[in-house]
Amino acid sequence: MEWPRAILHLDMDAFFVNVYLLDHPEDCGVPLAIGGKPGTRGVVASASYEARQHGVHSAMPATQAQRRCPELKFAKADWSRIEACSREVMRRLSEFGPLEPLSVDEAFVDLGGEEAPEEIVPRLRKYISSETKLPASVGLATSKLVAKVASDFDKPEGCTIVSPGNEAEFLAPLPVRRLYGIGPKTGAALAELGIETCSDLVRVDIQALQPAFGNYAVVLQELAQGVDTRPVDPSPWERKQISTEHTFPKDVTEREQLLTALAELCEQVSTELSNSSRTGRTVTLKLRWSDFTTITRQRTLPSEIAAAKDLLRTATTLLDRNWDGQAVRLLGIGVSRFGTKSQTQLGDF
DNA sequence: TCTGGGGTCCTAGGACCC
DNA sequence: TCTGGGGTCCTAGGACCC
Repeated sequence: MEWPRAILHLDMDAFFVNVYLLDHPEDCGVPLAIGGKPGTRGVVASASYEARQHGVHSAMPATQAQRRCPELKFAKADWSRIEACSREVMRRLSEFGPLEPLSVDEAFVDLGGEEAPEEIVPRLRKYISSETKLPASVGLATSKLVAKVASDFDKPEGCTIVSPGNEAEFLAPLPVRRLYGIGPKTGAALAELGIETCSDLVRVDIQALQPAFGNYAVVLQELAQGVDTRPVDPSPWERKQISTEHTFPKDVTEREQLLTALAELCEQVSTELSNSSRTGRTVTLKLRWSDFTTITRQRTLPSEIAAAKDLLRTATTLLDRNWDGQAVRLLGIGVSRFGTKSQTQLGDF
C-alpha cells in the first residue's frame, strides 16, 4: 500500500485510572473515578470503564457521578506518577519516528519513513502497552485529523487503520462532534441546521453554512472530509503562560480570605516561574462569580517579574479595581509575556 | 444537578505612533 | 480645519482541547 503520509496517533486508555491501578491493583474491576471528590465542587478527570457503564464520564461533577453510581470509588490524581508514566510512554513512542506530544496521554508520530506502516502499528501498540503496563489505542491515517479520530474509534486497546483514499468514507457516518475542533457550541449550531454527521456536513450547500459560520464554513467542510495538511511538528513545546486557579468549597465574600488565597496562588506561580527560570511581564487575574460568569483582568508591566511579592502587588491592584464585594467562586492568577533569554528554556529538559 | 484546572488560539477594539 | 492608512502593543472574551 502507498502511503503519501503516514501519521500515527496514540491515545492512552483511561490514563489516570490505569496509572492509579498500577499502584492499587486491588481496585481493578471496581468503578473508579480519578479527580475531585463529591461535596468539594470537583469533577471527574478520568473514569474507569466499569464507571462508564453507569454513565460516569470525565468532566462530570463528582456529586452527580456519585448519584449515578453510588458504589463509585473516588481517588485523587497522583501528578508526579502520571507525569513519570507519560514521559515513559513518550520515550518509547519516539523510538518509532518524529514525535509530537499533544497532551500528557496523547501524541502523534510521523511514520512516513516506514516501508509498511500498517504492519508496524499493531506491534507498536502492543509494545507501548507491554513496556508501560498501560493500555493504549492507536490510529493510523494520512493526516493528524483522521488519525486522531481513528485512535478513538475502537477504544479501549483499539487499532484502527484508515488507508489512503478512504478518509472521507471513514468519517462519513460519525457525528461531527468527534472531529477535533468541533466543540459544544459549533456542534449545537450545526445541529440547528440539521447537521449531525460528517456526511451531513459534507453534503450541505455551503451557502446554508455561511450565515452562521462565515469563512469558517469552508474549514468545517474540509474537516468533515478529513482534509488536513498539518505536519507532525517535533519541535519542543514552549509554554506561553503559567497560571494557577482555585475554586473555593464555598463562595467567598471576605476580602481578607481572598487576599490570603491570592497570596498562596502567587507563591505557587512564582515557584513554577523560578523552577523554569522564567520571568514575565503580564499578570492576569481571573474571577468567577457565583453565577459562573468569569472575567479576566490583566496588566502588563514595564519590566519582567517573578517574585511572589511582585505578583501579589499587581494582583491585589487588579482585585481592588474589579471586585465590589460580590461572592467569588473562583480566583486565579497567571503570568505571560515571558522574557526571551535563550537560557530560559533549558529548564524544561 | 452543578459545572476543576491547565493550557492554546482566535477575534475585535482601542491606544498610540509614524 | 479636517482627516489617510499601516503597524504594534495591549486588553477582554470566547471556543476548544485534555
